[in-house]
Parts: sequence; C-alpha cells; structure tokens
Amino acid sequence: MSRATPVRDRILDAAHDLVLAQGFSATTVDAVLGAAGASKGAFFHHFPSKRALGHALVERYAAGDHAVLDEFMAAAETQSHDPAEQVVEFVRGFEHAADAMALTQPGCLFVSFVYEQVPDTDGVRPLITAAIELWRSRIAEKLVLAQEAGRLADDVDVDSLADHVFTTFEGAFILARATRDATHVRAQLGHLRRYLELLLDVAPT
Amino acid sequence: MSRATPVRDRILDAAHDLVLAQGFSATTVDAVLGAAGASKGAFFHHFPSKRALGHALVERYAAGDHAVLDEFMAAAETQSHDPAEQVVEFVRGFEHAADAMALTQPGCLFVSFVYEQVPDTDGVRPLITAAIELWRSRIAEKLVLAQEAGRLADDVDVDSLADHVFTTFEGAFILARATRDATHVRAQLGHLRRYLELLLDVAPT
DNA sequence: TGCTAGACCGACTAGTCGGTCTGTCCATTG
DNA sequence: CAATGGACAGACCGACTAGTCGGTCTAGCA
Repeated sequence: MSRATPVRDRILDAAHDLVLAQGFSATTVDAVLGAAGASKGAFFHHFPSKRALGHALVERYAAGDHAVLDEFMAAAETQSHDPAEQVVEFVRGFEHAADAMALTQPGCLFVSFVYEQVPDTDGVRPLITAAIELWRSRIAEKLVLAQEAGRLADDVDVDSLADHVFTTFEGAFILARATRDATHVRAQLGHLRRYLELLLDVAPT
Repeated sequence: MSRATPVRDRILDAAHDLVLAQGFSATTVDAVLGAAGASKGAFFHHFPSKRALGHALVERYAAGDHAVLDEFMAAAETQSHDPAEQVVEFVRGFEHAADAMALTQPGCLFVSFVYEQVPDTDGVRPLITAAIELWRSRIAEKLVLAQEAGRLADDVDVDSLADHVFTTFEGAFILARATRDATHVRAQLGHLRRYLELLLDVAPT
C-alpha cells in the first residue's frame, strides 16, 4: 500500500480486501489500519465510525459496479445494433474478463453485507438494491426491444431474465470461492450466455 | 424454542437462525444462548469452542442438504424414466418448494461461511466442497446419460452444467435476500429449468 | 441410603474491539 | 512572524466476548 496514495483511499482499499476475505464483522478496525499503514487517529478522522466505513466501502464499490456495467454495455453496443445480440455480447464481455478476474479473489462485496445484516450496516441495503435494479433495468431495456422485435417469446418475463444475469454472477462467485477455483466463473457465465442465445435466437460464434 | 427438545439441538437451531441472519462472526455465543434459552455452562459442555459450533452447524446443514437432494431426486425419478426429464423435474420440484421456503428467511448457511473465511472456521470448507461435489455428481450422472442418448449436445460440459444448478440456487438466494423478496427464487429457478428444457429438448408442461 | 457421573448453571476473567482524546506536525493566511 | 485549522499519531477507555471454573441438580446403581 503505497504511501503516496491518500490515507482515506488506502484505508478503503485495505478494508475492501479484508471485508471480501473475512466479512465485515470479522474485520477489525485495527486490522484495516495495519494493512493500510494508517493510525487510529487517521481512521476516525476520515470515518465517524466503523459502519460509516462499511457504507463508504459499498458506495465506492457500487460506483465501480455502475461504471463496469456502462463500460461493458457500451462495448456490446459497438458490436451490434441488434439488442438481442447486444445482450449476448454483454455477457460474453464478462466471460473474457473473468480470466483476468481469476487472478484476484473472486467475489462481490455486496454479498458480504447481504449475508451479514447486522443492524449496524443496515444503511447499505438501499445501495445494493439500487445496484441490482440498475442492472435489471439496463438489461431489461434491451430485452424489451428484442421481445417487441419478436426475438424473444412473449411468455418470458424480461425483468426476471434480466435479474438472471445478476443471479448467475453471484452464484458463480460463490461456487468459485467455495471450491477455490476461479475458472468456474467463466464456465457459469458461458451457460448464461448459451441460455440467452437459445432464448433470443442468437447464433453462437 | 421448546424446553422439551434437548439443549444441544436448541442451541444449534438458534445458532442456525442467527448465523443465517447476521453471519458467524457477528453472532455471539451469548446471543445464541439467549435465543436458545440455555446457559454458558450448557454451551461449553456441548461444544468445546465457538468454532466447534460452526462446524457442527455446517455438518448438520450439509446432512439436511444431502437428504433434500436425495428426496427431490427420488421424486423426480418417479416422474419419468428419461434422465433428461428427470433433471428438469428435479428443478421443478424446487420451484414448487420455493413458495413454502418463501415464508422463512431464504439463504444458504454455506454462504455465511464461504464469504467469511476467518481461520477459525476453516474446518468447514471441506464440508461445503463435499456438498457441492455431491450435487454436481448426482446431476452430472443424469446429464451423462442424456448426452449418451443424444439428448444433450456433445459440446456441453456436463459438470459445469450440473454446477449451474448450485450456481442458480445461490444466486437466487442472494437476489431474494438483497431485495427482501423471496419470490425471486422461484422465478430464477424457472429460468434454470427453461435452460435445461432447451438444452435437453424436454417439452415444457 | 450413599455414591457417582454427567448435564447444566452462572459469576468471573483475560483479552479484544470500537471509539475517544490529547497532542503534534505542517501548510496556509494575515 | 504568529495564529489557525486540517491531517494525522497513538495512548487510553469502557463495553463486550470467548472461554473458565467451582458448584448444583438429577438419575442410576449398589
């Protein structure tokens, strides 16, 4: 953790790693401080409390998540003008990225908080649901266009299908973490893509 | 928590609920004792340490998980002799069960430990990977038969497809917990089933 | 009846954790 | 130059937490 980067960021970075590895409750302020090379004084200068750190952590993570969503969707949009193909391409983008992700500990910070609903950190739930709804709406938007174009059967619920992307991501992360085999992520996303290809009648490339 | 049931079970039941709700680290022994109506002495009489409780908890949960797997697979096998249809029926069984499950807090105890790899509770990982491998092998077994019968394309990897069931379950639980809407579980399992129907060429009923 | 073993009780302890507080350093400003 | 205030340092505190330990109660048995 370089001394050049501002303390607040160093604390956030260290906390991110520790929370992802051990969960929020198990992560002590002192441990974060040790990993970040910061002092107690610095911590409570930047954060009023430990739960404020949790909130800031999720806030920052959600912002990055949002950026990734935009980036991969934009990339997919350059590949095709067909919304059905764009959705498939969107998932494919993450398949490629999954390999690079395999180097780091796979996992989603959201889950650390979702499965640890201690009243302390209850303020983070709205951030998480907002992130979920963002993914849902961005993907559903494409699916609605595909459905209107007759590319997707009318009996398919676009919202839950859009949510299925989030579902597969999170499930794949758990599988990868539990087995300590990050390659699972790519394989599971591959099934998600295949499902979308079948539903949207997009030819596999 | 009835006084009639043995203390050890009452402790385990209470701990299960609390760990699922707040995570293992955030769950104090005293809190478990309060919920179980047991004393400190009783706790450490039955469990040498808190982490032993975690181990016992996951062990019991894994046993129940195994039983559910067997039960639903057996039920699917009575519905059809075709392995492809059995797999679809297997998932459908959980779709129906999801509604009943909606009453309780949805979630998988495994995840509480997977996302909280504090060295204390490291002994539980083998139990979790064993459970994952059990699901994988039981489902893959059916998929291999289907593939041999030409019902599943040869380029589909049966192991990762079998894992996709676990993946969807866990992802769906996260979605349901984050949004506090348990109905998501059924909808997400519905997509899993539809994917399997498309891959295995099983007609939806 | 007296003895034993095991289930259970709860006050107590040693150590940990989040948070506070006093103070230092240093860049900016008048 | 003195004064000010933000960024940080780290000793310290009280509450809490896992774990201990001496003791009680009951069932079974001789």
